[in-house]
Parts: sequence; C-alpha cells; structure tokens
Amino acid sequence: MKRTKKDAEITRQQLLKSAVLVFGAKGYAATRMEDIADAANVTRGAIYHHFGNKKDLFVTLFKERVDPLFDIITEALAEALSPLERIRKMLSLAFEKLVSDKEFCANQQLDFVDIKIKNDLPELKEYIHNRGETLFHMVTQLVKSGIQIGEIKETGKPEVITATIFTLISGFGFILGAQQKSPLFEASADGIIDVFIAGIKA
Amino acid sequence: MKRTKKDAEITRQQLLKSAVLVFGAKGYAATRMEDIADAANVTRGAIYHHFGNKKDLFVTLFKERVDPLFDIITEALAEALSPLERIRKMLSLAFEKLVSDKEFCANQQLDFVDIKIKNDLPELKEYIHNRGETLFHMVTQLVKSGIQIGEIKETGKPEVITATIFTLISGFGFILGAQQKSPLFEASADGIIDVFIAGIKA
Amino acid sequence: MKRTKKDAEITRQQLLKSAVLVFGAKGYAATRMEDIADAANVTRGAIYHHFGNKKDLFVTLFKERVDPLFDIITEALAEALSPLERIRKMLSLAFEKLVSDKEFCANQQLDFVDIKIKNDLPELKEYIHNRGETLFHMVTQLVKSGIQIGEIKETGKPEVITATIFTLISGFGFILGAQQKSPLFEASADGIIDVFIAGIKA
Amino acid sequence: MKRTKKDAEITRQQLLKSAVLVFGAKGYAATRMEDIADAANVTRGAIYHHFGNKKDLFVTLFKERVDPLFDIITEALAEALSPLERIRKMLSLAFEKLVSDKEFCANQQLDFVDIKIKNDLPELKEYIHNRGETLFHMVTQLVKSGIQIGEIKETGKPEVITATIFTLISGFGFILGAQQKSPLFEASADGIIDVFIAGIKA
DNA sequence: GATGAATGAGACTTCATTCAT
DNA sequence: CATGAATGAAGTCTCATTCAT
Repeated sequence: MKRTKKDAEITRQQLLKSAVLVFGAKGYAATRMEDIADAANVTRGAIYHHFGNKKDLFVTLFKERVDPLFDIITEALAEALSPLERIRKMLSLAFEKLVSDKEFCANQQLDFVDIKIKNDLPELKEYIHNRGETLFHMVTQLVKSGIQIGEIKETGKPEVITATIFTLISGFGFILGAQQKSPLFEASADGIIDVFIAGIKA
Repeated sequence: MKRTKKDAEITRQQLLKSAVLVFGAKGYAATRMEDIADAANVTRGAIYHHFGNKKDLFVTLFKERVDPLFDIITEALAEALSPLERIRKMLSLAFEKLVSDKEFCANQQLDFVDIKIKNDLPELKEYIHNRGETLFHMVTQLVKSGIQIGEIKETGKPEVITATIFTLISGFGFILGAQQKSPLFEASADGIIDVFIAGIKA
Repeated sequence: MKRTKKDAEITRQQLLKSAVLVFGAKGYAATRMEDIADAANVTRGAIYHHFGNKKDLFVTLFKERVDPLFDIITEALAEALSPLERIRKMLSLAFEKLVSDKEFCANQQLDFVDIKIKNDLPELKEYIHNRGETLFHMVTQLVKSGIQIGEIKETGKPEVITATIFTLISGFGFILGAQQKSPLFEASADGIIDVFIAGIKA
Repeated sequence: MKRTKKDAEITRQQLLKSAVLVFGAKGYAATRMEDIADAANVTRGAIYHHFGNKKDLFVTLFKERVDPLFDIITEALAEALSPLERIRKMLSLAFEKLVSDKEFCANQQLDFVDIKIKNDLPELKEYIHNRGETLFHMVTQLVKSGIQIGEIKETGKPEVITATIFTLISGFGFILGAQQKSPLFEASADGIIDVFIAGIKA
C-alpha cells in the first residue's frame, strides 16, 4: 500500500500511463475505469482519488500528454534551417515520435481519432481547437517564407500545402493507431516525406 | 395502421441511413440503439426486428455501405488512363466522395477511424483487412506499371507511394470527420492531390 | 412480466406506493432504489423506466401525493361552518388523515420531516414553499374572521394562532412518524384539538 | 507543528461542534465524514482518531449534546412554582432554547426528527426511548397535581395534555429546523404557549 | 411489423474506513 | 496527533435485449 506523497505521484503517473494506453487501444467510450485501474495495478478508487471522474482523467491526460507533440513540432519550426528543411524536420520528428513512442502514438489517437468524444468535452474541444489554429498558422507562415525565398513552389494558396502536411500527419498517426500494416508504414515514413517534399520543392 | 412489406423495407432503409449517421457521429460504443431509433423515427424494437442486435446492425451496415468506396476506387484503377492519371483519378474520386457525401463520409469514419471496435467484431475485422489488402495490392501494381513506363519516379520501394496514398485518404477522411477546418480542407482537395502527384511524377 | 399500458400504470402506482412507504420509513438518503423496487416486486430498471432517477421519483411522488392533504385542509376551510368550527374540522381531518392512512402519514414525513433533502431539490422546495404560504394565508384569514365575529379570542396577532395550528399538525405528524408512542398520540388526537380550541375560544 | 494534549482537545471540540451543525443540516445518512472534517478544518483522519467511526461520532455527539435540553426541562419541572406555572416555564425554556441556540436546535432535530436512523443505532434508540419515557412520566405527574389542586382543567386523561405539550415542542423544533418561516414562529413562541395554557387552565 | 414495459448485466461513482508516514 | 493515499463495498444509473401485445 502506498502512502507517501512520492508514492502518490508514482501512482498518478502510472495511472496516466495506463490510461493513455487503454484509451488509445479501446477508445474513450469502450474503456472501463477498471481497465485502467487494472493496468496500473491499483483499484478504481485510486483513479477517483487522483482524477475525480472519467472525463477529468481524460482531459488531464490529454493536456499533460499532447503538449509534447506540439512542442516537438514548434521546436522544429524554430530551428536554424531553411523553411523547406524545417518543414521536413517537422514532419520527420512528428512521424518519428508517432512511430517510436507507442504511448505517444496512442496519445495521438486521443488527439486526432477520438474526436467524437469531444462533443462531451467542450473544454477539451476548445483547447484542441486553439492548439490546431496556432499550429496551422505557424506552418502557413513558414510555407509562405519558403515560397518567398523561392525554395517552395508557388501554387496558389500556401494553405493547401499546410493542409497537405496536416493530412499526412493525421493519416499517418491514424494508420499506426489502427495497428494494421503498421510495420510497413513505419518503414515508409521517410519515403512519404520525400514524396511530399518533392511535390512542393520549387 | 397496416404494415406492408413495402413499409418494412422503408423502415429498414431509414434505419440503415440513420445508423450510418449516428455511428459515424458518435462511434460504435457511444451509440445507443435508441439514438438510431430516434433518428429513424421508430422505436428500438424495430431495430431488433430488422437486424437482430447492435453488432449485426453494424456489420450489415458496414457491408452494405463500404462497398461504394471500394467500387469507386476499383473502377478508377481500371479506367483507360495512364497509371499516373488513374492514381490521380482515384484520389480525386475518393476525396470527392468524402467531401460530397456526408453520409458516406461518416461511413468512412466507420471504415478507417473506428478500428477499435473491431476487436469485438472479428468477422468485420477480417472483412476490412481483406478489402485493405486487395486494394493495397492493386494500387501497388498500378504504381509499379507507372514506374515501368517512366511516368512515375523510381524511388526504391513502390509500396512507399501506395502508403502515401493511403495516408492521404485516411488523413483527409479523418479530418473531414473531425469537423474542424472541414471547409478549408474540402477546398484544398485538388491542391493536395496536385502536391502528391508532383511529388511522384518522373 | 407486464407488457401492456395498463400493466405499466399498475407498476407505476405500485412503485409510487412502495416509494412513499420506504422513503417515509428510512428517509431519502438512506433509501436505496433496490428497497423500493423490491417492495414493488419489480427490478430497479423499472423505476428508471418510469421515473428517470431517484430525485425525480421523489419529486413526482411528492407532487402526486401531497395534494390530498392540501385538498383536505382546503375543503375543511370552505365548509359551511363557523370559523372556529372550520378550524376544528380542519385539525380533525388533518389528524384523522395522519392517523388513519399509514401511507399518507409516511407521506407527511416526506412533507415535513425530510426537509433536509430539499436543499438538493430546489424545484420541490419552491413547490412546498408555495403550498405552505397559501395555506398559512388562508388559515389566517379564517382566524381573523373568527375574531371579528367574536368567536375567537382577540390576542394580538392572529398569525400566532395560525402558527399554533401549524405547530400542532407538524408535531402530531412528526410524532406519529417517529413510531414511538404513536398509539397514545393517536388516541389523544381529539383531546389535543379540544385543548387548542379551548385555548382560542372567546 | 507540535500537537499537545490541549490542541487535541480543541480539535475534538471543534469536530463535535461541526458535527452537530452538519448532521443537523443534512441528516445522518446524507452527511459525509468529509463534510464534518471540512467544517472543522481538519481531515477525515482526525475524526477517526477521536471518534472511531461515523456511528460512534453520532452517538457521542448525541449524548453530549442532548442532555442540556433534558436538564433544562427537568429543572423547570422542579422549580418552586405552581404546576401550571412550571409547565409554562418548561415550555418557555424549551422554546427559548430551540430559538436561541442554533446549534442546539440542530441537535434537537437529531433528537426528534431524524428518528429514522435509529434502526441503525439500537443503542441510541434505547437511550432516546428512556429519556422520552421518563420525561413523559414526569410531565404527566405534574399535570395530575395541577388537576388535583384545581389549577388545570379536568379533561378525562391527563396524558392528553402531556401529549399536547410534546406535540408542541416537537412541532416547534421541527418547524424551526425546517428553516421556513422561522422568524415568524420564533416571534410567536410566547403566544403559542399562551394559547396552550389558556386551553388547559381550569 | 412495431411497440414499449421490464429485465439484468455491468458501468460510473461515492464514501466510510484503514494505515503507513 | 494528524494526514491523505488507497481500498472496497455498495449505491446510482445506463442500456442492450427480450417479449407480450
């Protein structure tokens, strides 16, 4: 039995870890509190002690775990590289994160796939929306500067390129999460990026 | 009220129609039989009369509704065009279908996004797996022939290109389903395809 | 198993009846839905089918059952008797109702004793408040007219007499509900009224 | 922080004080240990340290707090006044106590209103029963002596008068506890007693 | 062919209680 | 002395399903 503050933090982290996995694997609605508790080797009560209820656990989870992806992408966008290279780096890091970190990948699913539960979670909906808006804007600016310096093809709307990037990340994360053909797609990550980069290079 | 065989068929179709929408909007686990019944303006009993139970309804639904997309793609692949053009056509038709047909788009979600329920539905899992395998194989053959005639860039593994295509379709359908930024992405459909085509053209 | 609309109404009534008894005996918080279901020989699900949830059951119950007492008192106040006699009649009928009708007596408890739960039930609180206000006003008017015709002692504030009446009814219902010394108090009903009447007669 | 024996006693008293209030306001079943702990600005553990468990806390509380009312009434009954005056004094002191001492009034509720919990607390049930019996007997003796000396009307059974007294005290305490119209009833206390006294005076 | 009353399994949640610190 | 992490029993509620009508 755990009693110290330190133990509590361990339990909390363990719970969070288990929750990402289980929510990722089953989806929000199909996940039972007991599944998570079992995975974390505690009782359901412990979850309620730490998170209050299912929704709050999910929201907490989301907020504590989604930032890393956001940060990764943001950092890539700020590196001392040419715009095109920064875009490649961003995609590369995102894909890598999705591939390498199973836990994170499951989290990705929370982010992108389980959108359906968001109707029940207006707070989360807003949070995600804001993140997305910010990111979309940042990437679009980067694309624009790439076009300005003649590194990226001029193709009408720069937003289209941003949309393609988002489509690729969503689709990639989604397919990995679907656990079908994952290995093949994991191995294709760089190739997919190459195709994309080739498609927008001036 | 007399109920004729014709009325029954109407009810059945209405139920199917409602089911796609509701399953699409909420996901399998979060969808209640009553949601579907309400949407179809009947009571739950009618669903049981026509479909037996929730799983069977879902499976029936899936099988009756997923074929169109499959057919569309298959037909595109068989058209009298060059491989590259056939690929463009395929993507174009798929995107168009996703954009134009809300009902179908919801269905798309069933197909690609709600993968999680498949653990409960081994039969469906197999069905989807087979469809996917077949399609992946067909597209890869097409890519290969495109490479052979020098229309598509030689880039090591042709599967990478197929993977990119699948990533794009999944991602596009997924984002549309997420109901955020849909309009922007709908408007970007052709642009995204252009980027991709540019990326693989020899 | 009951299936017809008529059966449903029977079940509903049985549920209501059981609920009054059990809520009356144990209080709101200590009453389990299963207690009520058992007493009504149905399953808990049936309660939810008919009433939605515990609170709603309680509120429904209250509203459907509290009116009789109100009506009894109101009718007594309107009879073709002198004010003093109408007051005696009112007390007499109220006591009689409390004594004779166990179910109703339990209901009384809901009305007056379980006030505590009302904090959770603002709607009910208002409902009860209004009933009480109306009644208090009606009785006070009656007392005033009794004073005017010289049948009731002039004692400063007529509201004091109304307050005494309310105190007696509350106290009597309360003690009966407490199930201690009930028989003695039941037998004392008329005597208590006599003491009161003697106390206010001019 | 060093905790001395004195601090402990302070905590204990604070806990008792909070417990009366909370039990009084919500009733036994609806009161959570945490409610009491919060009101006393400690954690639940402290309650268990001092009182063992919920039932014991309640019983302790009851016994430590209910005696004052008993004593007040008992003392009034023993004063050097005529029987009628002693009865008036008794009622007066009881009402006064109920009105003036909020905490005590809440406690009153425990005593008379929350009778329902007694099934869970046989020990307390007996305790209260004995108190009530003793008191009822004492008051009846007083009434009898009042009748003997011709101060109180002969009305068949003296117990009826005792019953009226109990009815008034219960009813008054109850209505105050109900927190509706309290001010009006508080102001009417003396008037109610006057009505009663007038009703039994020879 | 369809209804809706009722069931019952199982989910979410609350909360008294224990106990290592 | 007191805390608060964790447990576990028990309660509320949901919902897929059955079945008499």
